[in-house]
Amino acid sequence: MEKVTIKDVAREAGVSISTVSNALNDVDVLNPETKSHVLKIAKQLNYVPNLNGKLLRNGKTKMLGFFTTSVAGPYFYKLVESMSRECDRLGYGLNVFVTKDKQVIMSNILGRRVDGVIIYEELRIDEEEIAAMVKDKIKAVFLDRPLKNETMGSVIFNSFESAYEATKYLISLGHKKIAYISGVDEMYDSVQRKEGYLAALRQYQLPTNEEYIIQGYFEEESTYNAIKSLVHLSPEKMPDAFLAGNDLSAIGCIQALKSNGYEVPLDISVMGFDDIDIAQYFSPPLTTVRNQIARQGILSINHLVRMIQKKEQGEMMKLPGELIVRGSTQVKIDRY
Amino acid sequence: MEKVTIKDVAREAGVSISTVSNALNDVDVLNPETKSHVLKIAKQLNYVPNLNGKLLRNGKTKMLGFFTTSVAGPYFYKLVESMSRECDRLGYGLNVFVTKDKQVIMSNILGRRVDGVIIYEELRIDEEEIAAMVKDKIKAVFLDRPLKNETMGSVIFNSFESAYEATKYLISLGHKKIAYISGVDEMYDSVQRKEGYLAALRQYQLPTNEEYIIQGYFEEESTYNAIKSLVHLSPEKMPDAFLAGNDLSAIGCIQALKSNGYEVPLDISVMGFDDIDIAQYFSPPLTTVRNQIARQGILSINHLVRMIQKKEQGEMMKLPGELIVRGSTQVKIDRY
DNA sequence: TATTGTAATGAAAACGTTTTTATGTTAATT
DNA sequence: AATTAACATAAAAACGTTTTCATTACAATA
Repeated sequence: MEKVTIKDVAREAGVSISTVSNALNDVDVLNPETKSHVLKIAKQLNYVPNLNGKLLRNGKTKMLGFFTTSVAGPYFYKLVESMSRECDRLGYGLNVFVTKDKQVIMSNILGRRVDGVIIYEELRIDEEEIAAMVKDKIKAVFLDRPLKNETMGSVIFNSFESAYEATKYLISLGHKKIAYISGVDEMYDSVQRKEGYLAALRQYQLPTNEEYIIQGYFEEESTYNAIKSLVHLSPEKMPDAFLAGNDLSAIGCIQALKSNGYEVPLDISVMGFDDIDIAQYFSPPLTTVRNQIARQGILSINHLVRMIQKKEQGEMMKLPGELIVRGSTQVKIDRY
Repeated sequence: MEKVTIKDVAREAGVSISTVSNALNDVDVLNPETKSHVLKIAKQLNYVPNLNGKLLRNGKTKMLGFFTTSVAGPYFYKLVESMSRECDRLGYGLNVFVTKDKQVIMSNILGRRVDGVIIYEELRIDEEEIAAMVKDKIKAVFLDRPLKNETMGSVIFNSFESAYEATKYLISLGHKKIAYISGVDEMYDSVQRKEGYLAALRQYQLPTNEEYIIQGYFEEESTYNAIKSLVHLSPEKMPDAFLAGNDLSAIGCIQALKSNGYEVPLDISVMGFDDIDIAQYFSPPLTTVRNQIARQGILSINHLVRMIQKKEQGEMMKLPGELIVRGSTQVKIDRY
């Protein structure tokens, strides 16, 4: 019972290979009796078509590739899960490649192992490579990187707007000295958030202050250290609110403040970004902006499949954030 | 520049297809000059071999499949990440299938889309199916399900021992009325943990009490409700320590206790299982048992690849847990 | 010089499908 | 009765590789 092929089924059923193929693929040119007979035999022999043969023949793999530098962390598992489910629903398989090696991507794409790809921003495919991919008509959707052309689209978060709204919220609480804890300057999202923050300050005629833009690198520890070195400011210069580039940063910030005798949110409000699982359990529970990660996953797969099947053009989609108010922010109290 | 095949390279280089193939695959029967010429042309044309052709020909896909019901939660992302990296290192791709449909698995395995599979316990492949897979010489590694035969191995956690040690630790703190919050009775891990707990009680001649085994279903909310209905016990019957089947259960338990005026760990110690990310941020930070998830991922891939390449037999590997002491447990204080 | 050996390359088969085209029956039309 | 239509099935080509086997050219040997 090594491996049973379509040939075996044909022989056993006493028909030709093409008849078996037609029976299995529901091409209705067959006598119903023949068809059901073939199907019965196929089941009897436990026949399962060899995908490589199938795919070689019709050039499609029914596989999508997801290329990313990591799948660690709450962002990714929500993303992977939603993409995976959507693939399932649409009859595709999802191939997850965790790699920093762009070569891997290219050989997989060009080797036709996948029909299309989702690429996470951090891989930083450069313009030249993108042009080459377009020329080869490779279908791709980029996450967290704005892009749109013949064969490629993107699904990104409206980080500018989200940061703008978050800052506006802090201002509405009465805060005036609002600091921003920045992420990684090479990442689109990070930059957008900073811009949104600055725009809100300008809008409400609050001064923007270089000292109030702190490098936190999206990490708890870096932020902790950065805030620690800030804490020596004289009280009147100390920010009364922090907008962190992500939740981990917010956590690091709060811990640094706590360890220096500040109470959050009593003395200082702190906001995060992302609404990771930890956010609601942290003490105080984090006020944050939630991104629709699952939606990003679903939309990206959907868009990719539409490009593949319906030859649609690439589009750029922006998803709005959602303000989640919890316990790490409160109305500004003047303690004089 | 549609798709360039080996034929195009051959034509362009003025040699035969087989020569191109030999050049590309480093079969050294060729005149070095021919070889380098062919290689140059191939690069020039941007040739990338079509994997389907390749794989159809030699029957291997260099792909492993991971089949699971979910990738959500901290357990899975650690697992997927470690597996993915290990695959990368060994020159395999990892195909993640999130599905409850066993049919999907079978057709992918039997359709030779993957060379071997990692299967997460929850899919509950039954004995009969396993026998069929063995007969077809399908290489598989099961996670969290003990198994070992010709072509299949498993990597599991030593949950019995872990629970035994955890319980022993609670006993060492002076607790005598220790309750266990059980998970899902159909899962191997869950059962093992309960058995370990019971074994420790017996070992130290503490009574085992049916009332002290609570159904928490590995969920925060279920546990919360279960504990709520327990809380009416008279003080002398109330447990002085809880061992929860996982961290989420521990969190639900603590929240239920808190909301009824108990202080953790002052009045009651609570332990979890798994050491999820939230554990260290929760208040109080959770004492728990950490499983070596990444190690499980790496070992499983390794074992699978060895079975595929070296025709090794299946093995069963057990990974020990690690006690992480934090703030949700303390020495028993008698308040009389 | 005629034979054999060696090195390099090419031709063709095979992997397992799907699909196009051909073939053979039987029924319907003239 | 002779042609055509319709239907059912079979044969063969194609997808892009790798690999086995055959061919060629030339050098080495007898």
